[in-house]
Amino acid sequence: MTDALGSVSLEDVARRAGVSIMTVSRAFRRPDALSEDTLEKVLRAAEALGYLPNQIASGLRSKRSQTVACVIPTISSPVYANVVQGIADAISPEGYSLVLGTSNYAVDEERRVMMSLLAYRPEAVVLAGGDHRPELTRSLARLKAPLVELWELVPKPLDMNVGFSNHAAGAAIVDHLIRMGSRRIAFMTVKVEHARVRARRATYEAAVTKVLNHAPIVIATDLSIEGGRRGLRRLRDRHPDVDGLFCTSDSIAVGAMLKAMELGWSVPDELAIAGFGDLEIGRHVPPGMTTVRVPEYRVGQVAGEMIVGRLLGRPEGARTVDVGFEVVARGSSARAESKRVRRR
Amino acid sequence: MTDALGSVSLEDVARRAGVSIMTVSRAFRRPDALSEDTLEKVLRAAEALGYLPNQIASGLRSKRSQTVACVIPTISSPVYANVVQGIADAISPEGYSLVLGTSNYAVDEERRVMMSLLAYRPEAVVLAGGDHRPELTRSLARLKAPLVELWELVPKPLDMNVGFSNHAAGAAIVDHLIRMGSRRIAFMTVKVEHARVRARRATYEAAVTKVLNHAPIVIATDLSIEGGRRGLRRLRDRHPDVDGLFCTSDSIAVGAMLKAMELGWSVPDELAIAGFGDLEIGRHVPPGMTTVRVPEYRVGQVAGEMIVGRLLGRPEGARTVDVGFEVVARGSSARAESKRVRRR
DNA sequence: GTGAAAGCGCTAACAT
DNA sequence: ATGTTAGCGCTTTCAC
Repeated sequence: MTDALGSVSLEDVARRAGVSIMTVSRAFRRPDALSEDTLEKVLRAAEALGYLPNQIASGLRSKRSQTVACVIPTISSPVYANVVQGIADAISPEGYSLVLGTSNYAVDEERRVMMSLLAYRPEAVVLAGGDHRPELTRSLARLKAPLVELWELVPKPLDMNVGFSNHAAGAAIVDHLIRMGSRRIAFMTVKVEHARVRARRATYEAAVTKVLNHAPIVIATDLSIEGGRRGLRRLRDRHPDVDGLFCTSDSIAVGAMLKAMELGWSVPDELAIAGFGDLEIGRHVPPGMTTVRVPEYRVGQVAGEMIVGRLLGRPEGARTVDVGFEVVARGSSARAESKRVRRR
Repeated sequence: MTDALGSVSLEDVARRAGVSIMTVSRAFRRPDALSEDTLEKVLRAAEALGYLPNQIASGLRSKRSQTVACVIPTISSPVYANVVQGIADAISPEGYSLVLGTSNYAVDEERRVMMSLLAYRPEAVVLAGGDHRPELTRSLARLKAPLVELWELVPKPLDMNVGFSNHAAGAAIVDHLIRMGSRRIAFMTVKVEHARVRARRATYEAAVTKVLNHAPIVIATDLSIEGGRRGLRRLRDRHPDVDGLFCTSDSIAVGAMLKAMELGWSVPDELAIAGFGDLEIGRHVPPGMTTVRVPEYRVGQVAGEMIVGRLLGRPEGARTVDVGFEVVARGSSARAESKRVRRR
């Protein structure tokens, strides 16, 4: 009978085609190893019965699950959404499917979720960042599957690593603001900082301390436009003397720009602003928002390619890939005479 | 040896604990069926060996893969990202994992991707919308797994259905614009319309034709802020006499509002604007954007609950759930004297 | 080019 | 409360 989809097995097809089940198995995996006649017979029978290969049985016997497990902080962020799309597009042509989990930026949750995905015996594993629970790291080390840590470049990768340097990006932005005339720069960040954000902040602190000779000015707020607005309000109240602002996310920066406009704090003449992430809206908030662009999709794509390369035994390239980033200079940080005049 | 993670089997644990493999199996699945002593022994042995259950073997034998397959148009849209999060959060407490695929809004791709996911024998299936390839529908029908079509309410669900009515939402917005004084309303949409958008458009066309007595005015553009700007430019050129605009997406609506401002087309006094989706930025574009809010996360959550309920054999509730929507009225459609004056 | 036998790691069904 | 037997659907290995 051919009632439930899953009930048609190789054996059913074999019987109908009048061949052994091995022949049917080969018909799907190495069709050129069969005579044309047999192949056609088998394919016809499979078609007629609505045969669908059972990857579970195949995976058990061959120990090849054809899956890649990936745990990211959240799917509700364009950043990771694009990264995931990149991975999926790179591995799916080779027949691999992506099994996804989210950690909500918590290393404990990351461990929990990844451990449960490991029960499906993925052939490769993808993680975000370089901050993981030691128990997880140990399990991952025992499993000899290819492993990619992505998004940021980490000091000591467990295996492969793709991303960009948050330190370099932070330094580039602060440097840009200084070159555009800022002499007192604040940093607006999220309340709970993860490793990525901490790196940008550390670089900011080092730069302002050493180059501009002023103590770091850090405002923590919520990761949203509204958060940016509230943050700017506080900045205006407490540090009306700053003339530059680096926000750790574009959402926050957009809110800051809108609020500055409302308060009559002129951007970029009195306050230069830069964000991070290149959301589309940044281009459209007058006078255009300066930001850092990271090739998100490319990060995922490279990760996928590295994995597939390793799995298919292709000669190995670099284990660490720096995809770089780009400072996109727009109106919000344009060189302003007034700032320089005030300071000198 | 305990080298590769996957190499530790029930048998290894059983040997070490001095029990049969069935006892080890039970220790994980029905711990209360064992004596405390045995349970402890087994758990200790498993811990020592770093045992990790093999869901592939378990799935093959028990025919329960503990996975739910889901194919959505794209992950790069906050809408589906939130929906997916809702599904995942609802099924994961019951031990189910989500296997995800994307169709890029193409029914052919949807079929291809879902077919390949079916090889993993998911216990339930989630699809977006009600528009699918007949071949897929047939395969899905043979498989007796619970199936949810989500996001929009469809006329003839294959099985279960969660979402909202695009017709009702479209009607509500047009009605709102009319009540706020608009008498000539245009519709701005994406170039390639899928079923959801077509429903909103059809409702718009019916409403303006019957209630306002004017021919539909439809502008197609790209799904982006920039697309909205270009669309509004065209609208201004070709139909300067409209006094209301319904955009099929918030991105587009934001672009339209910004461009209107630039052109000196006053919102809402001369032109009322409404979007769809309730992106955060809409709240912050002066004078605030009217939009439709759909409980995205809730859609996914309900879908997940329906699936889990069916899988666990819980008494069945409704097969179709309308989560509704909400017209969020903001400044962009506030009642404007000038419009009414001009028209009367 | 094709087939037979064995077994992947687990659980259902039946003992005891 | 615990063990034994059989077998899920496929692929590996070896034979012809």
